[in-house]
Amino acid sequence: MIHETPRVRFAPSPTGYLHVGGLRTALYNYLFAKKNNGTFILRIEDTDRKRFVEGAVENLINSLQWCGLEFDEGPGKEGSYGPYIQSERLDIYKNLCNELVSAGKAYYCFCTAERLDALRQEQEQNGKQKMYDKHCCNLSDSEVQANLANNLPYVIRMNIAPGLVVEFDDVIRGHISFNSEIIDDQVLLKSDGFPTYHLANVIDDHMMKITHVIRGEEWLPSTPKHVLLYQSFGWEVPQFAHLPLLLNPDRTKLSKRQGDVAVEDYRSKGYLKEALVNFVALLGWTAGDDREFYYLDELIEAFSLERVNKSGAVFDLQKLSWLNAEHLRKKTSEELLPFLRETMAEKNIPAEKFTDNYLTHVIDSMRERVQFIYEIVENAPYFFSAPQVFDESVIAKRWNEKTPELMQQLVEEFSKLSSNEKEGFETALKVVAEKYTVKTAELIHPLRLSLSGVGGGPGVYDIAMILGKEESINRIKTAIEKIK
RNA sequence: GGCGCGUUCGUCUAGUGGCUUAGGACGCCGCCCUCUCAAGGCGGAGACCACGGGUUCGAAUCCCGUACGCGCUACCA
Repeated sequence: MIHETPRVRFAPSPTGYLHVGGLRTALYNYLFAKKNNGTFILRIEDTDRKRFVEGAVENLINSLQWCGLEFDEGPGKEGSYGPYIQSERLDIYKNLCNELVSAGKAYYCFCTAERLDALRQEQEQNGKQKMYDKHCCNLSDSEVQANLANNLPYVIRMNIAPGLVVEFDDVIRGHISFNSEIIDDQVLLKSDGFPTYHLANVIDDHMMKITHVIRGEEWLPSTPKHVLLYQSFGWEVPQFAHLPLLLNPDRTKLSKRQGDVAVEDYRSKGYLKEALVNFVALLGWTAGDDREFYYLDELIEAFSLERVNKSGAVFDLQKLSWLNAEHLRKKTSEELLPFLRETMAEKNIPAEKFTDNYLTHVIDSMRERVQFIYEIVENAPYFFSAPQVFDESVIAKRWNEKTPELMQQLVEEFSKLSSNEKEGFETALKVVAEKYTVKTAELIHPLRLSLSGVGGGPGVYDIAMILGKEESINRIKTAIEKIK
């Protein structure tokens, strides 16, 4: 068993979208599987009918695939251990649970919600541990049969023996032990016939031959129940690895209230999947060196569970943005083009007016100056339409009484150009500078202002080249008229 | 309340008993480069390694306690 290839699973409940914390759990499972020639399985834990959300599974799978995390087995990709949706496995849970009852490891419980509430209230008042009192565990066979015959609603509970010490080794946290005294007789099968998470996850992990259970830290306290369950069934206990939590800036568990948590939110805000995956991988894991930039295949190569941290990590948007910029710069303008077109459409910029060639040049000139593609449209609107206003502070600083004449001369020189070569604009400008014995800066800044309306941005010759001779000349003329 | 897990710059982290006057990255500040804005380069501020006891010649690193934080404590997952 030690040398068999690992089988791991990402087992979300379909609540409607993929949470970034879920993404990280999925990613670590994926990385671990791929690193070790293992199998990555997607299993849907939809045993809570009250939480059913239409389209949630499709959504989850879409987000996962967008991130590049392809699963080997799962819904729509049946392997030998399906179905992979728990609501389709109800008989399995019920049968196995009955075996537990027969073996005395579990029992029928007919307690009403009212009795349970009263019990908890009483225990709370007396300052005692809130636990089920095994009331129904003491029912005789005939009593149970009679209740069943009368169709009384029931659940099946785990029968946990007191005085045990439950121990296991967590790959990330080491040896952990619990006293069974404080482990409740957990409900295994609900009155609606559905299993609880605890039952379903143990049965499925065993039947799907899961070797490593890699999941969030919130499961750590219920792990002893799972260990006991494996033992009751007589099954081998898998390896556990409990991941640290992702946190809000105030160090509470990452939540909707304090920002975006869905992968699709980040996608629609213009983050590249490469950046999101890279960033999330680094929240709680490092290879141990100083490297921060990774592609997915490089993460696979470098990953190991043993190097996962124990403590929670704050989700830092600033660093995510930086990584986004890093990944942006590594992409070719051709790869970035669809993203630009997409944001142009969102901002109602007529696509047909701009050729791919034109936009590719725009991207080349702006890529070093933005963290997101949409910032090209926001920070350099002058590539999409002529400036309507000219920055007053730049006028004050760069535009003086002799500027109009100089600009007029530039128009003359530009007119002589036979192509839109960048060098042509540069030499033309230098001709004017020499003729009037002024520094090129005295032409460059007013020229930039004329072309863009602002004081910053790509090199002026680049802007002129991209806009072209005609458009540049028109803009200079307009500026001469408008700027007083 | 009980149980469990955690605690190194604001944030992500390196560090597994001497190499550490605690290293890197994001962010912040300054300088350089420069037609501007970025990018890039260089430098700076920023952590008495939660606190208190041990163990040891020597501890961020091992042990114990305390504090704080978080998680769990459902017929939710």
